[in-house]
Amino acid sequence: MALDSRKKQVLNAIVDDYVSTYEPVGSKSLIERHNFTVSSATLRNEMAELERMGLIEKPHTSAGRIPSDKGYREYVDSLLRYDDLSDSERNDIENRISGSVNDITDLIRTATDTLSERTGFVSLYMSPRLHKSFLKQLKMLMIEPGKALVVIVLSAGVVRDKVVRIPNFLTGEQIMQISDSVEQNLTGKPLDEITLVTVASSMKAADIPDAMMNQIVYEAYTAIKQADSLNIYLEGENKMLQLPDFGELTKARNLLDSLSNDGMVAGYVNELHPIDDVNDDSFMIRIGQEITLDGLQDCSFITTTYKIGDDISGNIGVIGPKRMEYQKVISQINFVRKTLNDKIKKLTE
Amino acid sequence: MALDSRKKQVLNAIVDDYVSTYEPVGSKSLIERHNFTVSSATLRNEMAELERMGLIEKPHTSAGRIPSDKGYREYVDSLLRYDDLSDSERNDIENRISGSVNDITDLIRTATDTLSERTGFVSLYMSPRLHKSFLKQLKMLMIEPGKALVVIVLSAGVVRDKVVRIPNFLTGEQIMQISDSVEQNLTGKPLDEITLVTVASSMKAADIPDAMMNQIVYEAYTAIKQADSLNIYLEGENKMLQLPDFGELTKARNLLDSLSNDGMVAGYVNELHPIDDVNDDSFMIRIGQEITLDGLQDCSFITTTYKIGDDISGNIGVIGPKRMEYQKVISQINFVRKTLNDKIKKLTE
DNA sequence: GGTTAGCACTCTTGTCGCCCGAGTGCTAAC
DNA sequence: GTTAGCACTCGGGCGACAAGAGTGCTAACC
Repeated sequence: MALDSRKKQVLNAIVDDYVSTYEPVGSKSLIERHNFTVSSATLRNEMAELERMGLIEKPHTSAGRIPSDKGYREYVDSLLRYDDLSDSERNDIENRISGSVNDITDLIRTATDTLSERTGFVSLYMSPRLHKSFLKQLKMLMIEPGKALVVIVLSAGVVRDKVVRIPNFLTGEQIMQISDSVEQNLTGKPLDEITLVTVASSMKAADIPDAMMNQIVYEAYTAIKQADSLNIYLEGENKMLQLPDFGELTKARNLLDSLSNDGMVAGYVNELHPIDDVNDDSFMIRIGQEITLDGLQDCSFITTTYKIGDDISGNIGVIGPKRMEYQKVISQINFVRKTLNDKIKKLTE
Repeated sequence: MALDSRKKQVLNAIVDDYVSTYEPVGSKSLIERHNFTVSSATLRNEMAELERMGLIEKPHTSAGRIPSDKGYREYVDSLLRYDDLSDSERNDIENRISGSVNDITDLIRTATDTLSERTGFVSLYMSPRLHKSFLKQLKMLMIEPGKALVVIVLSAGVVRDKVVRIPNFLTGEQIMQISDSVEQNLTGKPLDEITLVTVASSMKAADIPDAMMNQIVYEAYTAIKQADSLNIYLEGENKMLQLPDFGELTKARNLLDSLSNDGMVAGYVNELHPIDDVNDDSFMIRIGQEITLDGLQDCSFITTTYKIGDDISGNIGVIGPKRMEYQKVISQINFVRKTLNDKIKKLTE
């Protein structure tokens, strides 16, 4: 299992060549492209060994080798992750993200778009996990008889709203009154401590029949909970069609079909980042068969975490072909994450 | 130019066959599939004539004929548009759309999704053109110093909001005061009569320095105007990859690239429906080269109008391959539109 | 004059055989 | 342990060939 340094070198060279040429790499071309001090025959022996170890494989008998998923894994694990970007790259990213300054969601989306643009792959963000954020304001506005708008302002400046149904006979006055009492009692509470019961008890002030009250409680509750629902945003799906990796129509279809199932992808990314630790800045990398999500076995997931304040985090990352320049992509994500965190900090203080 | 009835019959038969088989249709197979009372040789003569008229063409010398764009056009124009759907189809559509009952936007989106699902093509809706709708409510909520949420309720129950920047020192009280005065003065006004000037004059009540005031006026104004911006929603892009029409990768790419340019498509659809007549229930059909939108020349656009109340309308429709069952698709759109209009009516009264 | 049978012609599609080149594994020598 | 050499394998490209579908045209028919 332990790779001696030459095997490592050979593996890395194979991955590098394959990534840049998309052609199985043979012993001879390996010699030509890299300064190996040994002959192609020796490399052939090494390659046979690497194949026996399951790190590379042949598409057919008389072809060169391509990395297996395990090979990519070995390669990726041996990377120095945080390659420096050039100044111009940094500037580009920073300028791009600085462009949108209003809303925190805009900011995250812009960062994600930047990522897709710069890598040429699909990028994604997960909406921030807000269960630890606390309620700052809650207003209910009467829109018309039977309908109200619930506006929720959370810590860190996240704003959500929802149109809800209310009993027909309620007046704007009464709604305001209810809304005020809820706000007064729930402000400062983290979302995950807000339950149907706490909402109900926060409302008991008004003099409205119980049955009606229950409806309002329920609507307000769902409006609040909806603010914490998990959303994913994907950008750049079409770009993947430009890649030779998805040059076969069936593969392209497969990929786009799988990606169009937002919910599944969101669930998977969520699983990848289970620990709710805002300061965890590790990268999650899943390659090919490692991905337990139907139809994306020709891809790699690379995701990491952004944060809002001290309690709230979400994820951002890239879905690309297995055959990607991992070092570069990781560096990009890393710098985008850093820039994004900075901008969020500036925006929320 | 005038087609005698047999030529018409031949053309229709060719289109029908080509649509269902995606193969150039020859004189012999035409005889086999349809009850022509003449021989294949006669049909060959007719077909030669149709080709001379530019209605059909040959991919190459020894192949059958396929309809040209002009041929499709002739075919479509001769259709009895509103084919009845089967009861089960109607029920399916109605149930699907009845499922979403809360928000008017949800309703329209569901109708659009239904359209894509049932046709297997891309469906779209344009957000309602709201310039004739009038302001029912406008509230500004202080979120934190320097930031407010503008909530706008329009006639027909459309709700929009936007986070805006405000001068830092303004208090919640002052914001409320401003918001109330604006609301009082602008309520009942159609959006297209609201200008920077009317907003400004509606606000003069409060005692705030002019320079500050200008900022608020501007922000409120853009929030209002943004409510009227033209949006498009596309659904089912990936489904197009299942069609043989886009079986070549370059075509598939082209299509998806073009469709991903939302703004262009929105602009085009908007051009197709220039007259702001809510009761106009005509269909706009654009086929192949008729489409003046880069990269969609293998497609057909079929769009029509839905309405909200007496003044507000938007568009809904389908983008599919030229080679589609026009009669069926048009019928589907027609019934979806009808169902949607009904549901909207119920929701808004 | 419109219609039809017949026929020569065209062009695509699929298949088969062939060769070339790149790459491999193995052996024997260094 | 390394290397040169060699026989072997396999995919891709190319041309030849046959089959099949369709056409246009001509000459005969009603």
